Amino acid sequence: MKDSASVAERVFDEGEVVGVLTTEPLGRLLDYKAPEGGCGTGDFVEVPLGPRRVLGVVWGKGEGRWDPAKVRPIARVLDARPMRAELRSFLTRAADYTLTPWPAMLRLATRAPGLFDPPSMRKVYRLAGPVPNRLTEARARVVEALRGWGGAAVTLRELAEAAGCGTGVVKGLVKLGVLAEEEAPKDTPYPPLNPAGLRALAGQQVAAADALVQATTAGEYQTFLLKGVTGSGKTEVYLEAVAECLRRGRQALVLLPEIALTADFLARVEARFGARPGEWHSGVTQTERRRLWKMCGEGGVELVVGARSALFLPFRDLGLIVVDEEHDTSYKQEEGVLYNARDMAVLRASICGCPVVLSSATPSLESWANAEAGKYLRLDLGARFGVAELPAMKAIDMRAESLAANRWISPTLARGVEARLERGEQALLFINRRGYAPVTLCRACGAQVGCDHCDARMVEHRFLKRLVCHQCGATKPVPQACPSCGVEGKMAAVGPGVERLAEEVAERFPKARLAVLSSDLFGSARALKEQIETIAAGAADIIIGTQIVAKGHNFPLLTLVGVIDADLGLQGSDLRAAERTFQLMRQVAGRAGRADRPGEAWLQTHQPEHPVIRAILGGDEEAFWRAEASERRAAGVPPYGRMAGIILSGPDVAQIFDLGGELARRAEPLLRAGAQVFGPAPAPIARVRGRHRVRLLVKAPKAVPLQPALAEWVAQVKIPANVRLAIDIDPQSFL
DNA sequence: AGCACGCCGACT
DNA sequence: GTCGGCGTGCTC
Repeated sequence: MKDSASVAERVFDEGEVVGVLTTEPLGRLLDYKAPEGGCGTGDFVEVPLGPRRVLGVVWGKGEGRWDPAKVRPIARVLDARPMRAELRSFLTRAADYTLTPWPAMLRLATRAPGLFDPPSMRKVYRLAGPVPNRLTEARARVVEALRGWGGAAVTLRELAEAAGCGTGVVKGLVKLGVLAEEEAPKDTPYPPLNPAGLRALAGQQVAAADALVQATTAGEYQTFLLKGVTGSGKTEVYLEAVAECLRRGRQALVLLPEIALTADFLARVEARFGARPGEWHSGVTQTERRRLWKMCGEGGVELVVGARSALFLPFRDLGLIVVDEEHDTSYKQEEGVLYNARDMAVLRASICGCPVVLSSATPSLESWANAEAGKYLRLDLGARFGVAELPAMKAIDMRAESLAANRWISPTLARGVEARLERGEQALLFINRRGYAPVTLCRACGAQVGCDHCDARMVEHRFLKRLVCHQCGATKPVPQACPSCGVEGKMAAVGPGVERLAEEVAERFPKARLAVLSSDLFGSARALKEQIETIAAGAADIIIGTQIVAKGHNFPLLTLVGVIDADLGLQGSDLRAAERTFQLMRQVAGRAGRADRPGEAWLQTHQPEHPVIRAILGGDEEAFWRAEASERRAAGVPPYGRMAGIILSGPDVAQIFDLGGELARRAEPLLRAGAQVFGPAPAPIARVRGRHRVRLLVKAPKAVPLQPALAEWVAQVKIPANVRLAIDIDPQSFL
């Protein structure tokens, strides 16, 4: 591993003025005097700010724009590896791209607790004395495991786990004097991974893996788009690149869209490399986060598997980034710092000088277009690995089906499910709506029940016996009398949700064992994961699921997927609706027949002639992408044009509309750059948590340097303290 | 973001 | 009289 510490960074002597980037929302570097003993660029420091002490990083020479008499000295240099130039450069470039203040970006990179604390200690074990020739089998395994660790000290639990024995065996060896027990800093290195051995790859997998391994060896920036249907072995392919990265002693990062995937994925990594990688997501404990953060900097972790924020870890020598399911919309952070982890991964890789692999069965149009344009190298995995082709797909034309009121399963689909039940196979019914019913309305006056704090409709959750706002999470009881006209007993649940579908299934197939997979029914990712495992093992006959079943779980007994409403998501004026529906349907369809049994996917639709439905059924993806691309090109929208959304939010509607109007009137800096402004208009959800929201949209040709123009434009208007202005570069939806 | 300062209403 | 509401401004 390259040692970054040996790369000379600028060192400042005591009293010299340095520029410090703090995590406080002051949008620029602050001047401080170097402390006693000096400091260097990248040092983590604690600095006085007003009456407080805050975290910062020495960014370089001071700007000298502050009254020298007022410049205070750095309080202390923290005991952590200095931030490397690569990460500093990534943070500032990411900040400038997303128009995020630098301090907010630094906060993302320092989200580990206890950076200020002295290292806490714990007991660790290492080989100490001579190893006797004769040892019990368990004791020999402990010694063997310890040798495999490469001399590092190990905790009791980890050692016992690695050796597959109880902790008593380890203690016994301490008594014998073979092992020594000692106090060591708590943040210990992660167990070493074993990259040796090549997995059996076949067909196109071999060529794809070769390309990735070669790029990893070369250690140069290159973006790959690894495309292959579900079950085509994308994971095996990129894990070979990870293996090569580890062999070269460099660190690898695999980003996953959400926690649900991690548990499943960690098991696969463990199977391939013999130990668990470092794990980074919202469910990881504070202690573990701190350990991982530190080990990233010290090289004590070889592979990190994590959610989007893992991108901001202080890797010592990052040699490969993988973005799995790169099309997933959860890579776009929609609150606070607005960034797209997929794009930022490409940026970080280009700064690190390492390859980045975007993996997907259904790539985003952006990535598809970048591959077409030759910016990304596309690697295709065609036929499924070890299994049959994609499931046979067909549309059920709902206009020709007769359905009773409040029934959503067509007779055709019901017959298909029946046939699976008779054969002892599984059927999955997919519906992309949580709760019982999406709308509660009064049959007397027609009023719908909305959220008191947002302009969103409330969704009935019978499981909770309440109405829930999916925007802000507020709940209230289902009203007996209409809140609008006061008539009693006329409130009606309208439309299907996953709970209501479960009710219908239970009535129709009373003997079938039913499992419902909806994200809000599980308290934790682990509970969800356990449920999925028992279902995959055959504990249910009919599975009802929302979005979460589209995330790559394997159900070997599953042979029929029924999509209850394939039209959802095709409607509306959201440009990405067609793309998202296409991806979702393909993925859900990909759930069927992953093992040796052929699967089928049936889509209930009112518009079987719609281009998206036809593209899904015909399996002609390239035709779909080309059609979608030409429409976007004609409209001058991403990825063939640039867009930014501006959201103003505040307690007073008139005030934020006035501000929006003022921005629209003073669009000169944007017009000069060649961009257009639309709005102000109420945001897609015009009120969230009691705050009104107004949206403006900026559209520009691809060549326009949008960020400087936006910055100049926004700076003209003074934003009052109670109003927030957020700029969303490359927004996901342009409603 | 915090945390001060500061200038007007309802209390002991 | 003064306790405390949160508007405005400052922090290297």
